[in-house]
Amino acid sequence: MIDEGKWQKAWMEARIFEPAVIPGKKKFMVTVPWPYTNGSLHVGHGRTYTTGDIVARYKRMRGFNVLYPMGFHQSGTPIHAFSDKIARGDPGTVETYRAYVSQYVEGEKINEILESFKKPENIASYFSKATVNDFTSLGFSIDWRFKFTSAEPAYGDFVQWQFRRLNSRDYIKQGSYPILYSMDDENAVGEDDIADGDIDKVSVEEFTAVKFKGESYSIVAASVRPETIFGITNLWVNMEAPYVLCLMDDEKIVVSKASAEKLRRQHINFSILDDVDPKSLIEERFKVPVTGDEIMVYHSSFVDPDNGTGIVYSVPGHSIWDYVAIKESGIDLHMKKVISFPDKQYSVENLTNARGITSISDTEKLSAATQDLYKYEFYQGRMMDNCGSLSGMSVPEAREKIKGELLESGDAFIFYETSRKAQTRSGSKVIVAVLRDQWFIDYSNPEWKKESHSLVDRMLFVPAFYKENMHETVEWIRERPCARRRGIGTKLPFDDRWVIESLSDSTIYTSVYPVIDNLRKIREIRGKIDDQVLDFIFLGADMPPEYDDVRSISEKARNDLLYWYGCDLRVTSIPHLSNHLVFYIMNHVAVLPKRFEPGGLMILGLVVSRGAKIGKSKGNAVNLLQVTKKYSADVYRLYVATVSDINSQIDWNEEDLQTVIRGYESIISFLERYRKDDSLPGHIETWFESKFYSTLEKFIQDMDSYSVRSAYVRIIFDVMNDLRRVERRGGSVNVALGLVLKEWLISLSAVIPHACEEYWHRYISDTFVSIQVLSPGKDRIDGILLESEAYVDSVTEDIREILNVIRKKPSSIIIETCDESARNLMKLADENRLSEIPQELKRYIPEFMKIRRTLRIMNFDEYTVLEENQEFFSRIFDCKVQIRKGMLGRSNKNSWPGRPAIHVET
RNA sequence: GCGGAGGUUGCCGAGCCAGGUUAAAGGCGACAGACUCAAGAUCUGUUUCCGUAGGGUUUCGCCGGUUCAAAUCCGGCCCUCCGCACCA
Repeated sequence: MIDEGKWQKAWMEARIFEPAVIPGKKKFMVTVPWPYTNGSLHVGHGRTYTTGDIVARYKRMRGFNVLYPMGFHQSGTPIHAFSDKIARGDPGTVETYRAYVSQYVEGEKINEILESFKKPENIASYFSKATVNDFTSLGFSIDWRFKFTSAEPAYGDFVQWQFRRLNSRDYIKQGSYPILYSMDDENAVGEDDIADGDIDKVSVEEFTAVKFKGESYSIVAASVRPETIFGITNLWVNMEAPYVLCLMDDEKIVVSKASAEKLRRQHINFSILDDVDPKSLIEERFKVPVTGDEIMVYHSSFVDPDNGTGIVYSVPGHSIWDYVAIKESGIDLHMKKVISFPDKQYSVENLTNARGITSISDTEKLSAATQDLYKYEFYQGRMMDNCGSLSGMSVPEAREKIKGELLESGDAFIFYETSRKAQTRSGSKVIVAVLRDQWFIDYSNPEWKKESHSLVDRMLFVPAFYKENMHETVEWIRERPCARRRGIGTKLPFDDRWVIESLSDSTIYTSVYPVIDNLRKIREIRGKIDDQVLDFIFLGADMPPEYDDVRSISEKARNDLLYWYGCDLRVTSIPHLSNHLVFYIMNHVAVLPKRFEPGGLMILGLVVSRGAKIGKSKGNAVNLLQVTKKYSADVYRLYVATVSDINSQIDWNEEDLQTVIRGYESIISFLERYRKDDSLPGHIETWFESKFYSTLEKFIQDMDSYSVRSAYVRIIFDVMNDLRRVERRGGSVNVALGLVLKEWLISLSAVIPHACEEYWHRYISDTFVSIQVLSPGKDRIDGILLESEAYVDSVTEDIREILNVIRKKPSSIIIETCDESARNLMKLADENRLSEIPQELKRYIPEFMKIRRTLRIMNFDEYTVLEENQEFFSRIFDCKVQIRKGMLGRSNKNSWPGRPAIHVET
């Protein structure tokens, strides 16, 4: 067992991962997303960080000056939310955190720490420290000198500077915006706050709320299908439910009481005046906008007062609910059809019959049928001639048009509803509220998009198809709310009631790594970091004389930044694509000069566990530190590197892990058994050397294009198989391994650094393998040697196949190589000079043509090679083996180039 | 629906961009053998079907096309997965 901790300590003490700025030396900066510090990490998280470390270590062995920095994300609301829950004593949360903490401490100490978690900043700082420990245990080659968090003041100054820059380019906007909102808490809610919010997502839906004018007030029905307004026959209310009269912008309207509570939070001038007796609604007539039809109101129990406005306008021609409700209550009404479509199966009548729907209580069937009908009409439907200005339009067109017209004329307003009924985890109802003064970053600016596209074109994407994907994302992105009313983070510089939202504050933070220590010093001297200083460091602007007290520090920062930044590779995962990564790209374009632009993105696939998405609630979140402790860091790293391609999903499971462990043990066993042996290498050892360097060449090619898996499968498993071949061929593994051991250890060290360090020190030298540079050794590849081994293989296979067919044990085998005349015949045939073949050989042409494609003239003497391997053949086939020079026509089997005749005697 | 990825031999998973050397890498599983008192581990071989001579045969979601030649190129269809926003 390798003492991994020993090497981690040794690396730390020797400070080998803390590179100096060396002007002229090519550098490589690799980053991964900084972890959010609300808990300990599971095996899923580890993939990205480990891959980042493998890249960092690989680039080091290729001679780059490598910077792999790390920080911690602390801003946002989840840490707050968890802290609140712990303070409230929420059993689930307390249990989760007890489990986290008990990995690091024992006994009474756990309770003490849990107690401290009632303050959010303690959670953040505790898990920042814990994660440093986890990462160290994984053998990551992180330069911890540049660690910082998104909540610290020096970084906050930078974020504010960044926002002022964005604002100066007019990319910051303010406006109204619908958000999910807790009624009891009177506060915005995120996915984490909603019960089952991670499993069943809640989104905001936009309804068109249409006003139907009556005598003294309007009645409001909200619909997602405003184009059906021409087919309205009546209105529905639920007599069991409470309705209220409200005042909205000096206009009296009636909606359900539940709905009024929502509207109150969506409109400024809105107040509830009085209760309304549903009976009075039924007695009155209302006017449909646009058509001017007078319609009646009826009762139906299917109307949900807590959905929409609690009033439904009825379009029986195109709505199954309405159709069934009318039939069931026996109301005598004329159905109006306003949308035509080709397949009559989709008429409400046929759908209702076909699905056996008889009553409005068949809610499941009704919902399913409704969904099918809406979808079908939306894509296939056209507005009929009775639809005024909408006539002849497709449904989507008509919908947009009528919605615009109704809003314009004041006959309708937008009403927001949640996509499903939802509650917060503490049980408060979740509705949609409209924030009036929400701050946005406006990513829709066409110039900005254009520059961003061009940056995307310049960047490297691994896998490549994500480049196309990123172009799409840049096109698609619009305004993004960038501030919230609560949470940890930096205050918005132009409105300090707002905290910058946690993804918006972390878009170009990677540029801060190289300078964070100097930013802290500047802040210490001046109390804050002014824009003039940041302009100097990040933009190269002149700095006024009043900043002379920090000039030399700022110059140092500027120099470090110029050397290290842009980030050559950022390793992340798929979920970041449509948020963090597009912000990362666009904010670089907007804020920083071109010389600091990012070089590339490596986007990893998801990690699932035992076939399911990893989730706390699913109980399949395997803790990363536990895995490291139970198996070893090297085993986990090997798992990440070899179990799956970077773009494919990894399924964490015990079976695959066992395979990886066996692979790891094989490597260790080869390295453990090794004893230095300087004997002169024989044929097979020389072959091995040649094969190794050819493998190493492919390894480098693969790694340079970030095909980590195939690179390491090669350099591990191919090399081990070749070593076994050396053994099988009677060669010396020690001699063979000795020829390549240095380069093998260096190349392996990116994935299993601890083991490599151990054997490097044992067999090679007391330097660190982790910072050695690889020597490819093209001159050590002997192509002919490789070819001749492959030839021996193919002869072996042929013999084996024959033996398989005859199913008898051979008493002797004779292998006959071809003669000059066979070679000659082949040469002439290859050059299309068949007619020049000597007369006496012509009778062999048919046989030759038949097997021609399996033949090849070798670059070596077949006889000599076979002769050298005579003993080997004899051993594996356990019989006498003779090598002879054959002659065309001498026996019933002919020898051809690359395909000696094989005679088996039993 | 929009955008992206994909459907390969018992399973997982390469190959497909640059068509032929592909019955199709590698791993797992299964079977046989070696080692062992035994089990495990390890090693060797087999793993579409047929075959007493290195051969033949049928296969890469479905249908069709291009080509001397297609898992690979083109068209259509069916199916699966991921993202679609204010959430880290």
